[in-house]
Amino acid sequence: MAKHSHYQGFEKHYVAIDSIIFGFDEGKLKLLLIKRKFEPHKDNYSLMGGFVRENEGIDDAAYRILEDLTGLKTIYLEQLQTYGEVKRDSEARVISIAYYALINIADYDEELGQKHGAVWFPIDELPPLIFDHNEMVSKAMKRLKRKTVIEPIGFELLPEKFTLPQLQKLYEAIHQHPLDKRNFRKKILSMKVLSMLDEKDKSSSKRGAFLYMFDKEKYDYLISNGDYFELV
Amino acid sequence: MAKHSHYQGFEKHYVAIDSIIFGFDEGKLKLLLIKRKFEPHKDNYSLMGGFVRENEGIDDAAYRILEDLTGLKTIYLEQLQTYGEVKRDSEARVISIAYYALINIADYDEELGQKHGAVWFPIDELPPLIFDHNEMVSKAMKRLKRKTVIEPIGFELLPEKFTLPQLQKLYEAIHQHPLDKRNFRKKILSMKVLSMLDEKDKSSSKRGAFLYMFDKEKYDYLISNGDYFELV
DNA sequence: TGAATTACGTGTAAAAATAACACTAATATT
DNA sequence: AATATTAGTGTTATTTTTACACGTAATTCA
Repeated sequence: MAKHSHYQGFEKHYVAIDSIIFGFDEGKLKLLLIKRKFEPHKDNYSLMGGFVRENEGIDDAAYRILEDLTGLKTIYLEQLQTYGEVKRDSEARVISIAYYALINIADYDEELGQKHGAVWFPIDELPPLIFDHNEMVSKAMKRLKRKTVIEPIGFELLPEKFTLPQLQKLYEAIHQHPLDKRNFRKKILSMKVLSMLDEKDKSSSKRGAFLYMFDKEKYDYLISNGDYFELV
Repeated sequence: MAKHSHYQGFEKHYVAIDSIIFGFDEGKLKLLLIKRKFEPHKDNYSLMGGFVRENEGIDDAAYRILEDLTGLKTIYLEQLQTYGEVKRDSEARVISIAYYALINIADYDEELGQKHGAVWFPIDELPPLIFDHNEMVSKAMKRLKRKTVIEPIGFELLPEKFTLPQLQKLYEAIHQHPLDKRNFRKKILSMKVLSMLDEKDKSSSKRGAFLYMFDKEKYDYLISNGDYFELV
């Protein structure tokens, strides 16, 4: 029971985290889903989730749960929205805080994932998910689309070094429509947060494409100067 | 204790709602704050809040709490963000879901508010608030600014019938900088969601300004046609 | 070895959106 | 009748966005 009178008489609740985990592979935007090994809804797919513990902040809980599944400690992770309909979980009253994560599939711990029954699904071939998880996914997609328009985000889905054609394919996958090559380059380079390496990637063409890196310092500098990238 | 084995062993938490309540009055954007009548932080100001009950969805809880304070049942209310640092509340571990509301000050129940110690503060003259409430407010401001750029939102802060000069003052208060009258009118009218009445408001000029109403049907129609106002 | 293939990289012009800007109109007050 | 006050209106310049086509580099295959 609560030590403090002001809080007495109020009910407590299970609070869970559910994570929408985005990856990018084979030119497709993908989600990491879990095949449930227990009832209810055994063998159906769900988002990766877990409960918030007593001495754990909600962001910490989200990172912990993500690391359990992917082995990754440093990940782009952002809170999305909280879902709290009384009957949203058929078993008990659970309030769930949804987060979305962007990870580089190459860094993901395949073995660890398999232990949890994790499978990557292309975003346009998702199975039905339990509870309100499909709703969460669709909200996460909207958020990702919007953010990538205003902010140079999404590099987290690619390897550290990437080519502009790769980056363009990523943006096309996120927005689900093709972009003009020249306009895309112009715009992304005008943001001045990419630095070109004198190194080429030849895996997808004979000529090879120059590799770039996201320049976090420059980005932080521009942010701190205020005149850039306001958001949420 | 939980009836279902899958949930056992996990801790439950207090879950609260905190509301950032916006109003617009005397050409200024304002917030409704509460002077606390109990410890801790007695006599300091805070957002209006309350706990989520066992058989109550979180949106329902937010509406209930708002009605308690303002007497208003139909209000623009939207979830903002959940705050869950372990020590954010100095008394106990409380996870708080922040909502923001837009209300028409004229409809607000003054007497009910006073019973709760509620006071309107201009947004640029806020007192320090308890816990992380200032952070919540600043997030709500950013959200409101962004939303009003893309969506024709904010009419909830005005009376049902309003003039374009009034609406412009509201937008200027939200964005905290002046707007060009002609450009503002052009843009807002081009959205085609306002209908002009053949009635004038003469309270602020001799000539009088035409009254307009937000045309929800037209708005919903445009939304349903897809080609408008994508968001979040 | 040179011809063919394949994806990479580049500039300009048209169209659309945004920003800047100043006067007349209506009416109450004196 | 003159004055004072806020409402209402159009055009031009600037910026941003969109549309669009060909030469280049390097490999592979005759």
